[in-house]
Amino acid sequence: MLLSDQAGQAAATKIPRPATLRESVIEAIQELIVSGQLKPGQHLVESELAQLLGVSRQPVREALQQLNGEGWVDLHPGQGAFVHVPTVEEADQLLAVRALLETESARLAAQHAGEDGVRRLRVLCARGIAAVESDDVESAVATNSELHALVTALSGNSVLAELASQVARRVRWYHTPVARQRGMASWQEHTALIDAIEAGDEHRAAHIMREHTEHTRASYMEQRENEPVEPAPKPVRRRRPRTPSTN
Amino acid sequence: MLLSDQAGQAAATKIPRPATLRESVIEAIQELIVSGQLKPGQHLVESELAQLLGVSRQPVREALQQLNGEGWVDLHPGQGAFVHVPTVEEADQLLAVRALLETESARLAAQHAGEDGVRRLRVLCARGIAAVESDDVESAVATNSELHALVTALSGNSVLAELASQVARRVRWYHTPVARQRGMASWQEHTALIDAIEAGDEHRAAHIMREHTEHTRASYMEQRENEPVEPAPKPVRRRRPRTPSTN
DNA sequence: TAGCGGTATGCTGTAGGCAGTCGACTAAAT
DNA sequence: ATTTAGTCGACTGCCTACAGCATACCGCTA
Repeated sequence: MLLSDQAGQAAATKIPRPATLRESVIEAIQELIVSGQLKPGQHLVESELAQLLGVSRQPVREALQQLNGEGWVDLHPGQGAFVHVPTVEEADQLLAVRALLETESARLAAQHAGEDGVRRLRVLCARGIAAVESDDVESAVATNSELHALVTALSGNSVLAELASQVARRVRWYHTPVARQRGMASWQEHTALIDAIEAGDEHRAAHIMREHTEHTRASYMEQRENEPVEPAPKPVRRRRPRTPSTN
Repeated sequence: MLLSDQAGQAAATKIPRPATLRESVIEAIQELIVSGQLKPGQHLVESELAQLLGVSRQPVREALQQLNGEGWVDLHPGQGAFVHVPTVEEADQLLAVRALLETESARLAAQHAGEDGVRRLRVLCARGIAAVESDDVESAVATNSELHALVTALSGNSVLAELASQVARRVRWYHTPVARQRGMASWQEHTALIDAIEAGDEHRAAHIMREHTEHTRASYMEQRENEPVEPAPKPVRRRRPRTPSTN
Protein backbone atom coordinates (compact mmCIF):
# COMPACT_ATOMS: atom_id res chain seq x y z
CA MET A 1 0.00 0.00 0.00
CA LEU A 2 1.23 3.40 -0.90
CA LEU A 3 1.61 5.91 1.88
CA SER A 4 -0.38 8.45 -0.02
CA ASP A 5 -3.35 6.11 -0.12
CA GLN A 6 -3.70 5.68 3.59
CA ALA A 7 -3.02 9.32 4.13
CA GLY A 8 -5.85 10.13 1.77
CA GLN A 9 -8.18 7.96 3.84
CA ALA A 10 -7.12 8.90 7.32
CA ALA A 11 -6.34 12.58 7.25
CA ALA A 12 -9.02 14.58 5.52
CA THR A 13 -7.13 17.69 6.57
CA LYS A 14 -3.56 16.77 6.05
CA ILE A 15 -1.84 18.97 8.56
CA PRO A 16 -3.03 21.09 11.50
CA ARG A 17 -2.47 23.94 9.08
CA PRO A 18 0.57 25.98 9.86
CA ALA A 19 -1.84 28.40 8.26
CA THR A 20 -0.81 31.24 6.12
CA LEU A 21 -0.69 34.51 7.95
CA ARG A 22 -3.61 35.77 5.91
CA GLU A 23 -5.96 33.10 7.22
CA SER A 24 -4.97 33.74 10.78
CA VAL A 25 -5.66 37.42 10.31
CA ILE A 26 -9.04 36.65 8.80
CA GLU A 27 -10.07 34.59 11.79
CA ALA A 28 -8.69 37.16 14.18
CA ILE A 29 -10.68 39.98 12.62
CA GLN A 30 -13.83 37.85 12.49
CA GLU A 31 -13.37 37.17 16.17
CA LEU A 32 -12.90 40.87 16.86
CA ILE A 33 -16.13 41.60 15.02
CA VAL A 34 -18.35 38.96 16.60
CA SER A 35 -16.96 39.74 20.02
CA GLY A 36 -17.93 43.35 19.53
CA GLN A 37 -14.46 44.81 19.89
CA LEU A 38 -14.90 46.18 16.42
CA LYS A 39 -18.25 47.91 16.23
CA PRO A 40 -20.52 48.06 13.16
CA GLY A 41 -19.70 51.01 10.95
CA GLN A 42 -16.26 51.43 12.45
CA HIS A 43 -13.49 52.44 10.12
CA LEU A 44 -10.84 49.77 9.96
CA VAL A 45 -7.44 51.30 9.41
CA GLU A 46 -5.07 48.81 7.88
CA SER A 47 -1.98 50.01 9.68
CA GLU A 48 -3.72 49.90 13.04
CA LEU A 49 -4.94 46.36 12.59
CA ALA A 50 -1.50 45.43 11.35
CA GLN A 51 0.15 46.80 14.44
CA LEU A 52 -2.51 45.31 16.69
CA LEU A 53 -1.99 41.84 15.26
CA GLY A 54 1.74 42.22 14.90
CA VAL A 55 1.90 41.77 11.14
CA SER A 56 2.40 43.91 8.09
CA ARG A 57 -0.32 45.70 6.18
CA GLN A 58 -0.31 43.21 3.33
CA PRO A 59 -1.95 40.25 5.10
CA VAL A 60 -4.43 42.64 6.66
CA ARG A 61 -5.40 44.05 3.28
CA GLU A 62 -5.92 40.61 1.82
CA ALA A 63 -7.92 39.54 4.85
CA LEU A 64 -10.15 42.60 4.60
CA GLN A 65 -10.83 41.90 0.96
CA GLN A 66 -11.82 38.33 1.66
CA LEU A 67 -14.01 39.47 4.54
CA ASN A 68 -15.59 41.92 2.14
CA GLY A 69 -16.47 39.06 -0.16
CA GLU A 70 -18.10 37.24 2.72
CA GLY A 71 -20.12 40.25 3.80
CA TRP A 72 -18.34 41.04 7.04
CA VAL A 73 -16.89 44.37 6.03
CA ASP A 74 -17.70 46.90 3.34
CA LEU A 75 -14.89 48.15 1.16
CA HIS A 76 -15.26 51.73 -0.06
CA PRO A 77 -12.70 52.31 -2.79
CA GLY A 78 -10.23 54.93 -1.82
CA GLN A 79 -11.64 55.24 1.66
CA GLY A 80 -10.96 51.94 3.27
CA ALA A 81 -12.79 49.20 5.06
CA PHE A 82 -15.72 49.55 7.43
CA VAL A 83 -17.34 46.93 9.60
CA HIS A 84 -20.61 46.00 7.98
CA VAL A 85 -23.69 47.44 9.66
CA PRO A 86 -26.31 44.71 9.82
CA THR A 87 -29.78 46.05 9.19
CA VAL A 88 -32.98 44.31 10.20
CA GLU A 89 -34.07 43.85 6.59
CA GLU A 90 -30.79 42.27 5.72
CA ALA A 91 -30.94 39.88 8.63
CA ASP A 92 -34.42 38.90 7.57
CA GLN A 93 -33.30 38.35 3.98
CA LEU A 94 -30.30 36.37 5.13
CA LEU A 95 -32.45 34.12 7.26
CA ALA A 96 -34.84 33.67 4.36
CA VAL A 97 -32.01 32.57 2.10
CA ARG A 98 -30.71 30.26 4.76
CA ALA A 99 -34.13 28.72 5.08
CA LEU A 100 -34.22 28.15 1.35
CA LEU A 101 -30.78 26.58 1.13
CA GLU A 102 -31.15 24.41 4.18
CA THR A 103 -34.58 23.21 3.23
CA GLU A 104 -33.27 22.02 -0.09
CA SER A 105 -30.29 20.47 1.67
CA ALA A 106 -32.55 18.55 3.98
CA ARG A 107 -34.61 17.32 1.07
CA LEU A 108 -31.52 16.07 -0.75
CA ALA A 109 -30.06 14.63 2.43
CA ALA A 110 -33.17 12.53 2.90
CA GLN A 111 -32.50 11.12 -0.54
CA HIS A 112 -28.78 10.51 -0.27
CA ALA A 113 -27.77 10.13 3.36
CA GLY A 114 -26.60 6.65 4.25
CA GLU A 115 -26.52 4.82 7.55
CA ASP A 116 -23.19 6.31 8.44
CA GLY A 117 -24.46 9.81 7.82
CA VAL A 118 -27.47 9.31 10.04
CA ARG A 119 -25.24 7.88 12.75
CA ARG A 120 -23.05 10.95 12.70
CA LEU A 121 -26.10 13.19 12.82
CA ARG A 122 -27.33 11.41 15.93
CA VAL A 123 -23.97 11.81 17.61
CA LEU A 124 -24.04 15.55 17.03
CA CYS A 125 -27.62 15.79 18.17
CA ALA A 126 -26.83 14.01 21.41
CA ARG A 127 -23.89 16.30 22.00
CA GLY A 128 -26.07 19.34 21.40
CA ILE A 129 -28.73 18.20 23.82
CA ALA A 130 -26.09 17.55 26.45
CA ALA A 131 -24.72 21.04 25.92
CA VAL A 132 -28.13 22.60 26.38
CA GLU A 133 -28.82 20.60 29.51
CA SER A 134 -25.59 21.80 31.05
CA ASP A 135 -26.34 25.39 29.96
CA ASP A 136 -23.23 25.54 27.79
CA VAL A 137 -24.55 28.02 25.25
CA GLU A 138 -21.34 28.41 23.31
CA SER A 139 -20.94 24.70 22.80
CA ALA A 140 -24.60 24.36 21.88
CA VAL A 141 -24.31 27.01 19.20
CA ALA A 142 -21.16 25.41 17.82
CA THR A 143 -22.76 21.98 17.72
CA ASN A 144 -25.82 23.46 16.07
CA SER A 145 -23.64 24.83 13.31
CA GLU A 146 -21.89 21.51 12.94
CA LEU A 147 -25.15 19.68 12.62
CA HIS A 148 -26.52 21.99 9.99
CA ALA A 149 -23.22 21.82 8.13
CA LEU A 150 -23.38 18.04 8.18
CA VAL A 151 -26.89 18.07 6.78
CA THR A 152 -25.78 20.23 3.89
CA ALA A 153 -22.78 18.00 3.35
CA LEU A 154 -25.02 14.94 3.25
CA SER A 155 -27.06 16.58 0.52
CA GLY A 156 -24.38 15.47 -1.88
CA ASN A 157 -24.30 18.88 -3.53
CA SER A 158 -21.02 20.46 -2.49
CA VAL A 159 -21.78 23.77 -4.17
CA LEU A 160 -24.97 24.00 -2.19
CA ALA A 161 -23.12 23.02 0.95
CA GLU A 162 -20.49 25.69 0.51
CA LEU A 163 -23.05 28.38 -0.15
CA ALA A 164 -25.10 27.34 2.85
CA SER A 165 -22.00 27.33 5.01
CA GLN A 166 -21.17 30.86 3.97
CA VAL A 167 -24.65 32.09 4.70
CA ALA A 168 -24.72 30.23 7.99
CA ARG A 169 -21.52 31.88 9.15
CA ARG A 170 -23.04 35.29 8.60
CA VAL A 171 -26.26 34.29 10.28
CA ARG A 172 -24.33 33.14 13.28
CA TRP A 173 -23.18 36.70 13.89
CA TYR A 174 -26.74 37.77 14.56
CA HIS A 175 -27.84 34.46 15.94
CA THR A 176 -25.44 33.89 18.82
CA PRO A 177 -27.04 36.26 21.33
CA VAL A 178 -30.47 34.82 20.56
CA ALA A 179 -29.50 31.20 20.87
CA ARG A 180 -30.22 30.92 24.54
CA GLN A 181 -33.91 31.62 24.03
CA ARG A 182 -34.67 28.69 21.78
CA GLY A 183 -32.77 26.14 23.78
CA MET A 184 -34.32 22.70 23.95
CA ALA A 185 -37.11 23.11 21.43
CA SER A 186 -34.55 23.53 18.68
CA TRP A 187 -32.99 20.16 19.41
CA GLN A 188 -36.28 18.35 19.47
CA GLU A 189 -36.82 19.64 15.98
CA HIS A 190 -33.38 18.38 15.06
CA THR A 191 -34.29 14.93 16.28
CA ALA A 192 -37.43 14.91 14.20
CA LEU A 193 -35.42 16.06 11.22
CA ILE A 194 -32.95 13.23 11.56
CA ASP A 195 -35.80 10.74 11.82
CA ALA A 196 -37.20 12.03 8.57
CA ILE A 197 -33.82 11.84 6.87
CA GLU A 198 -33.29 8.30 8.11
CA ALA A 199 -36.70 7.32 6.77
CA GLY A 200 -35.80 8.87 3.43
CA ASP A 201 -38.90 11.01 3.57
CA GLU A 202 -37.69 14.02 1.64
CA HIS A 203 -40.95 15.91 1.86
CA ARG A 204 -41.13 15.63 5.62
CA ALA A 205 -37.45 16.47 6.05
CA ALA A 206 -37.83 19.58 3.95
CA HIS A 207 -40.94 20.59 5.85
CA ILE A 208 -39.33 20.17 9.25
CA MET A 209 -36.25 22.09 8.21
CA ARG A 210 -38.36 24.93 6.90
CA GLU A 211 -40.34 25.11 10.10
CA HIS A 212 -37.14 24.92 12.08
CA THR A 213 -35.40 27.77 10.30
CA GLU A 214 -38.58 29.80 10.37
CA HIS A 215 -38.72 29.35 14.13
CA THR A 216 -35.21 30.67 14.40
CA ARG A 217 -36.15 33.58 12.21
CA ALA A 218 -39.22 34.40 14.24
CA SER A 219 -37.18 34.15 17.41
CA TYR A 220 -34.68 36.59 16.01
CA MET A 221 -37.26 39.10 14.87
CA GLU A 222 -38.91 38.93 18.27
CA GLN A 223 -35.63 39.59 19.99
CA ARG A 224 -35.04 42.47 17.64
CA GLU A 225 -38.35 44.01 18.67
CA ASN A 226 -37.29 44.41 22.25
CA GLU A 227 -33.90 45.81 21.42
CA PRO A 228 -34.52 48.28 18.62
CA VAL A 229 -30.91 48.79 17.58
CA GLU A 230 -28.90 51.96 17.89
CA PRO A 231 -30.35 54.56 15.52
CA ALA A 232 -27.52 54.96 13.03
CA PRO A 233 -24.13 55.79 14.45
CA LYS A 234 -22.30 56.93 11.37
CA PRO A 235 -22.50 55.37 7.94
CA VAL A 236 -19.08 56.55 6.86
CA ARG A 237 -16.33 58.37 8.58
CA ARG A 238 -12.66 58.56 8.26
CA ARG A 239 -9.54 59.74 9.98
CA ARG A 240 -9.55 60.14 13.70
CA PRO A 241 -8.98 63.56 15.29
CA ARG A 242 -5.42 64.60 15.63
CA THR A 243 -5.68 65.58 19.27
CA PRO A 244 -8.37 63.62 21.10
CA SER A 245 -8.19 65.97 24.08
CA THR A 246 -9.23 69.10 22.22
CA ASN A 247 -12.46 67.61 20.98
CA MET B 1 -31.14 73.47 -4.14
CA LEU B 2 -27.96 71.91 -3.01
CA LEU B 3 -25.74 70.45 -5.63
CA SER B 4 -25.56 67.18 -3.79
CA ASP B 5 -29.33 66.78 -3.99
CA GLN B 6 -29.63 66.90 -7.72
CA ALA B 7 -26.52 64.80 -8.05
CA GLY B 8 -28.10 62.19 -5.83
CA GLN B 9 -31.09 62.03 -8.13
CA ALA B 10 -29.37 62.10 -11.46
CA ALA B 11 -26.23 60.05 -11.09
CA ALA B 12 -26.75 56.77 -9.34
CA THR B 13 -23.15 55.91 -10.13
CA LYS B 14 -21.32 59.08 -9.41
CA ILE B 15 -18.34 58.77 -11.70
CA PRO B 16 -17.45 56.41 -14.58
CA ARG B 17 -15.18 54.88 -11.99
CA PRO B 18 -11.57 54.97 -13.04
CA ALA B 19 -11.85 51.75 -11.07
CA THR B 20 -9.14 50.48 -8.81
CA LEU B 21 -6.54 48.44 -10.58
CA ARG B 22 -7.60 45.35 -8.70
CA GLU B 23 -11.06 45.36 -10.23
CA SER B 24 -9.70 45.86 -13.70
CA VAL B 25 -7.35 42.95 -13.18
CA ILE B 26 -10.18 40.78 -11.93
CA GLU B 27 -12.22 41.42 -15.03
CA ALA B 28 -9.23 40.94 -17.25
CA ILE B 29 -8.41 37.56 -15.77
CA GLN B 30 -12.05 36.49 -15.90
CA GLU B 31 -12.05 37.43 -19.54
CA LEU B 32 -8.86 35.45 -20.11
CA ILE B 33 -10.48 32.43 -18.49
CA VAL B 34 -13.82 32.49 -20.29
CA SER B 35 -12.12 33.18 -23.58
CA GLY B 36 -9.99 30.12 -23.07
CA GLN B 37 -6.64 31.84 -23.16
CA LEU B 38 -6.08 30.49 -19.69
CA LYS B 39 -6.91 26.82 -19.69
CA PRO B 40 -8.43 24.89 -16.78
CA GLY B 41 -5.77 23.55 -14.46
CA GLN B 42 -3.16 25.95 -15.69
CA HIS B 43 -0.76 27.33 -13.16
CA LEU B 44 -1.13 31.08 -12.89
CA VAL B 45 2.17 32.68 -12.07
CA GLU B 46 1.69 36.04 -10.46
CA SER B 47 4.68 37.72 -12.02
CA GLU B 48 3.69 36.57 -15.49
CA LEU B 49 0.17 37.88 -15.19
CA ALA B 50 1.54 41.09 -13.75
CA GLN B 51 3.83 41.59 -16.69
CA LEU B 52 1.13 40.58 -19.14
CA LEU B 53 -1.30 43.15 -17.75
CA GLY B 54 1.36 45.75 -17.15
CA VAL B 55 0.87 46.05 -13.41
CA SER B 56 2.62 44.98 -10.26
CA ARG B 57 2.20 41.66 -8.53
CA GLN B 58 0.12 43.10 -5.72
CA PRO B 59 -3.10 43.80 -7.63
CA VAL B 60 -2.73 40.44 -9.33
CA ARG B 61 -2.46 38.67 -5.99
CA GLU B 62 -5.53 40.40 -4.66
CA ALA B 63 -7.46 39.66 -7.83
CA LEU B 64 -6.52 35.99 -7.67
CA GLN B 65 -7.74 35.78 -4.10
CA GLN B 66 -11.07 37.31 -4.96
CA LEU B 67 -11.40 35.03 -7.95
CA ASN B 68 -10.67 32.16 -5.62
CA GLY B 69 -13.56 33.22 -3.44
CA GLU B 70 -15.83 33.24 -6.46
CA GLY B 71 -14.75 29.82 -7.63
CA TRP B 72 -12.79 30.80 -10.71
CA VAL B 73 -9.37 29.73 -9.52
CA ASP B 74 -8.11 27.39 -6.83
CA LEU B 75 -5.51 28.69 -4.42
CA HIS B 76 -3.09 26.06 -3.17
CA PRO B 77 -1.19 27.57 -0.24
CA GLY B 78 2.47 27.83 -0.95
CA GLN B 79 2.03 26.68 -4.52
CA GLY B 80 0.02 29.38 -6.16
CA ALA B 81 -3.14 29.78 -8.16
CA PHE B 82 -4.57 27.39 -10.70
CA VAL B 83 -7.47 27.90 -13.04
CA HIS B 84 -10.37 25.92 -11.66
CA VAL B 85 -11.13 22.70 -13.50
CA PRO B 86 -14.88 22.44 -13.94
CA THR B 87 -16.12 18.90 -13.53
CA VAL B 88 -19.41 17.61 -14.84
CA GLU B 89 -20.74 16.94 -11.33
CA GLU B 90 -19.92 20.44 -10.27
CA ALA B 91 -21.63 21.96 -13.27
CA ASP B 92 -24.68 19.89 -12.49
CA GLN B 93 -24.66 20.98 -8.87
CA LEU B 94 -24.16 24.59 -9.86
CA LEU B 95 -27.09 24.46 -12.21
CA ALA B 96 -29.17 22.84 -9.51
CA VAL B 97 -28.37 25.62 -7.09
CA ARG B 98 -29.11 28.20 -9.72
CA ALA B 99 -32.47 26.59 -10.35
CA LEU B 100 -33.22 26.77 -6.64
CA LEU B 101 -32.23 30.39 -6.24
CA GLU B 102 -33.91 31.63 -9.38
CA THR B 103 -37.10 29.75 -8.71
CA GLU B 104 -37.39 31.41 -5.34
CA SER B 105 -36.52 34.75 -6.93
CA ALA B 106 -39.29 34.33 -9.47
CA ARG B 107 -41.76 33.46 -6.74
CA LEU B 108 -40.86 36.56 -4.75
CA ALA B 109 -40.78 38.71 -7.85
CA ALA B 110 -44.36 37.70 -8.59
CA GLN B 111 -45.25 39.02 -5.16
CA HIS B 112 -43.31 42.25 -5.19
CA ALA B 113 -42.70 43.40 -8.74
CA GLY B 114 -44.56 46.57 -9.64
CA GLU B 115 -45.65 47.92 -12.97
CA ASP B 116 -42.32 49.54 -13.58
CA GLY B 117 -40.50 46.29 -12.94
CA VAL B 118 -42.66 44.39 -15.38
CA ARG B 119 -42.15 47.08 -17.98
CA ARG B 120 -38.39 46.80 -17.67
CA LEU B 121 -38.64 43.03 -17.95
CA ARG B 122 -40.57 43.34 -21.19
CA VAL B 123 -37.97 45.71 -22.62
CA LEU B 124 -35.21 43.24 -21.93
CA CYS B 125 -37.24 40.38 -23.30
CA ALA B 126 -37.87 42.25 -26.53
CA ARG B 127 -34.20 43.05 -26.86
CA GLY B 128 -33.32 39.41 -26.31
CA ILE B 129 -35.73 38.18 -28.96
CA ALA B 130 -34.36 40.72 -31.40
CA ALA B 131 -30.85 39.51 -30.68
CA VAL B 132 -31.79 35.90 -31.31
CA GLU B 133 -33.55 36.77 -34.56
CA SER B 134 -30.45 38.52 -35.81
CA ASP B 135 -28.26 35.62 -34.68
CA ASP B 136 -26.32 37.79 -32.28
CA VAL B 137 -25.43 35.11 -29.78
CA GLU B 138 -23.23 37.26 -27.61
CA SER B 139 -25.85 39.92 -27.19
CA ALA B 140 -28.50 37.30 -26.54
CA VAL B 141 -26.48 35.72 -23.76
CA ALA B 142 -25.78 39.11 -22.20
CA THR B 143 -29.43 40.09 -22.33
CA ASN B 144 -30.38 36.75 -20.87
CA SER B 145 -28.13 37.42 -17.91
CA GLU B 146 -29.56 40.89 -17.52
CA LEU B 147 -33.09 39.58 -17.49
CA HIS B 148 -32.37 36.93 -14.90
CA ALA B 149 -30.52 39.51 -12.81
CA LEU B 150 -33.50 41.82 -12.98
CA VAL B 151 -35.84 39.06 -11.85
CA THR B 152 -33.68 38.41 -8.82
CA ALA B 153 -33.49 42.12 -8.15
CA LEU B 154 -37.28 42.38 -8.28
CA SER B 155 -37.52 39.66 -5.67
CA GLY B 156 -36.82 42.35 -3.11
CA ASN B 157 -34.27 40.16 -1.37
CA SER B 158 -30.90 41.67 -2.13
CA VAL B 159 -28.98 38.90 -0.40
CA LEU B 160 -30.70 36.37 -2.60
CA ALA B 161 -30.03 38.54 -5.63
CA GLU B 162 -26.33 38.80 -4.93
CA LEU B 163 -25.97 35.09 -4.36
CA ALA B 164 -27.86 34.30 -7.52
CA SER B 165 -25.74 36.74 -9.47
CA GLN B 166 -22.56 35.08 -8.26
CA VAL B 167 -23.82 31.64 -9.20
CA ALA B 168 -25.06 32.90 -12.54
CA ARG B 169 -21.67 34.32 -13.43
CA ARG B 170 -20.06 30.95 -12.87
CA VAL B 171 -22.78 29.18 -14.79
CA ARG B 172 -22.21 31.50 -17.67
CA TRP B 173 -18.70 30.12 -18.05
CA TYR B 174 -20.12 26.71 -18.96
CA HIS B 175 -23.23 28.04 -20.54
CA THR B 176 -21.94 30.38 -23.23
CA PRO B 177 -20.96 27.74 -25.78
CA VAL B 178 -24.34 26.03 -25.33
CA ALA B 179 -26.46 29.11 -25.65
CA ARG B 180 -26.90 28.86 -29.39
CA GLN B 181 -28.77 25.57 -29.08
CA ARG B 182 -31.65 26.81 -27.00
CA GLY B 183 -32.24 29.99 -28.93
CA MET B 184 -35.86 31.00 -29.34
CA ALA B 185 -37.51 28.52 -27.00
CA SER B 186 -35.73 30.12 -24.07
CA TRP B 187 -37.26 33.50 -24.79
CA GLN B 188 -40.74 32.16 -25.15
CA GLU B 189 -40.36 30.81 -21.65
CA HIS B 190 -39.17 34.20 -20.54
CA THR B 191 -42.30 35.79 -21.93
CA ALA B 192 -44.49 33.32 -20.07
CA LEU B 193 -42.52 34.00 -16.92
CA ILE B 194 -43.08 37.74 -17.18
CA ASP B 195 -46.78 37.17 -17.73
CA ALA B 196 -46.94 35.16 -14.54
CA ILE B 197 -45.03 37.80 -12.61
CA GLU B 198 -47.32 40.52 -13.91
CA ALA B 199 -50.34 38.49 -12.85
CA GLY B 200 -48.80 38.09 -9.42
CA ASP B 201 -49.14 34.34 -9.71
CA GLU B 202 -46.20 33.26 -7.58
CA HIS B 203 -46.83 29.57 -7.99
CA ARG B 204 -46.91 29.72 -11.76
CA ALA B 205 -43.87 32.02 -11.89
CA ALA B 206 -41.87 29.64 -9.75
CA HIS B 207 -42.98 26.69 -11.82
CA ILE B 208 -42.03 28.31 -15.12
CA MET B 209 -38.66 29.39 -13.81
CA ARG B 210 -37.93 25.90 -12.53
CA GLU B 211 -38.84 24.38 -15.88
CA HIS B 212 -36.79 27.02 -17.62
CA THR B 213 -33.62 26.44 -15.65
CA GLU B 214 -34.10 22.71 -15.87
CA HIS B 215 -34.27 23.01 -19.64
CA THR B 216 -30.99 24.86 -19.63
CA ARG B 217 -29.55 22.20 -17.41
CA ALA B 218 -30.73 19.39 -19.63
CA SER B 219 -29.38 21.21 -22.64
CA TYR B 220 -26.01 21.52 -20.98
CA MET B 221 -25.84 17.87 -19.96
CA GLU B 222 -26.78 16.83 -23.45
CA GLN B 223 -24.06 18.98 -24.93
CA ARG B 224 -21.65 17.52 -22.46
CA GLU B 225 -22.50 14.01 -23.62
CA ASN B 226 -21.27 14.65 -27.12
CA GLU B 227 -18.08 16.32 -26.00
CA PRO B 228 -16.86 14.17 -23.13
CA VAL B 229 -14.20 16.57 -21.84
CA GLU B 230 -10.50 16.04 -21.85
CA PRO B 231 -9.75 13.19 -19.43
CA ALA B 232 -7.81 15.03 -16.73
CA PRO B 233 -4.85 17.02 -17.93
CA LYS B 234 -3.04 17.65 -14.69
CA PRO B 235 -4.64 18.38 -11.35
CA VAL B 236 -1.65 20.20 -9.96
CA ARG B 237 1.60 21.17 -11.47
CA ARG B 238 4.15 23.76 -10.92
CA ARG B 239 7.08 25.39 -12.52
CA ARG B 240 7.16 25.16 -16.25
CA PRO B 241 9.78 22.96 -17.87
CA ARG B 242 13.04 24.61 -18.66
CA THR B 243 12.92 23.33 -22.24
CA PRO B 244 9.37 23.25 -23.54
CA SER B 245 10.44 21.27 -26.60
CA THR B 246 11.25 18.11 -24.65
CA ASN B 247 7.68 17.64 -23.49
C1' DT C 1 -20.30 86.05 11.08
C1' DA C 2 -20.67 82.75 7.48
C1' DG C 3 -19.02 80.80 3.46
C1' DC C 4 -14.97 79.48 0.72
C1' DG C 5 -10.53 78.29 -0.80
C1' DG C 6 -5.79 76.86 0.61
C1' DT C 7 -2.97 73.83 3.15
C1' DA C 8 -1.69 69.97 5.91
C1' DT C 9 -2.21 65.25 7.24
C1' DG C 10 -2.91 60.56 7.18
C1' DC C 11 -4.82 56.90 4.72
C1' DT C 12 -5.22 53.92 0.69
C1' DG C 13 -3.38 51.93 -3.59
C1' DT C 14 0.56 50.32 -5.86
C1' DA C 15 5.37 49.07 -6.58
C1' DG C 16 9.60 46.80 -5.53
C1' DG C 17 12.46 43.69 -2.81
C1' DC C 18 13.90 39.91 0.28
C1' DA C 19 13.66 35.52 2.58
C1' DG C 20 11.38 31.02 3.03
C1' DT C 21 9.67 27.07 0.81
C1' DC C 22 8.36 23.76 -2.40
C1' DG C 23 9.26 21.15 -6.51
C1' DA C 24 12.26 19.27 -9.97
C1' DC C 25 16.47 17.62 -11.49
C1' DT C 26 20.95 15.22 -10.72
C1' DA C 27 23.96 12.08 -8.69
C1' DA C 28 25.10 8.31 -5.73
C1' DA C 29 24.14 3.99 -3.35
C1' DT C 30 21.81 -0.39 -2.90
C1' DA D 1 17.75 -0.49 -12.63
C1' DT D 2 15.34 1.50 -8.90
C1' DT D 3 15.49 4.08 -4.93
C1' DT D 4 17.36 7.80 -1.99
C1' DA D 5 19.84 11.81 -0.77
C1' DG D 6 21.47 16.35 -2.25
C1' DT D 7 21.36 20.58 -4.87
C1' DC D 8 19.45 24.10 -7.69
C1' DG D 9 15.96 27.05 -9.26
C1' DA D 10 11.82 29.50 -9.11
C1' DC D 11 7.78 31.00 -7.10
C1' DT D 12 5.07 32.42 -3.20
C1' DG D 13 4.41 35.03 1.08
C1' DC D 14 5.53 38.94 3.47
C1' DC D 15 7.61 43.45 4.49
C1' DT D 16 8.96 48.15 3.32
C1' DA D 17 8.64 52.26 0.55
C1' DC D 18 6.45 55.70 -2.31
C1' DA D 19 2.79 58.33 -4.79
C1' DG D 20 -1.96 59.85 -5.15
C1' DC D 21 -6.01 61.25 -2.96
C1' DA D 22 -9.63 62.38 0.18
C1' DT D 23 -10.71 64.61 4.21
C1' DA D 24 -10.18 67.91 8.04
C1' DC D 25 -8.47 72.13 9.66
C1' DC D 26 -7.68 77.13 9.27
C1' DG D 27 -7.11 81.55 7.57
C1' DC D 28 -9.16 84.73 4.25
C1' DT D 29 -12.81 87.28 2.14
C1' DA D 30 -17.48 89.08 1.51
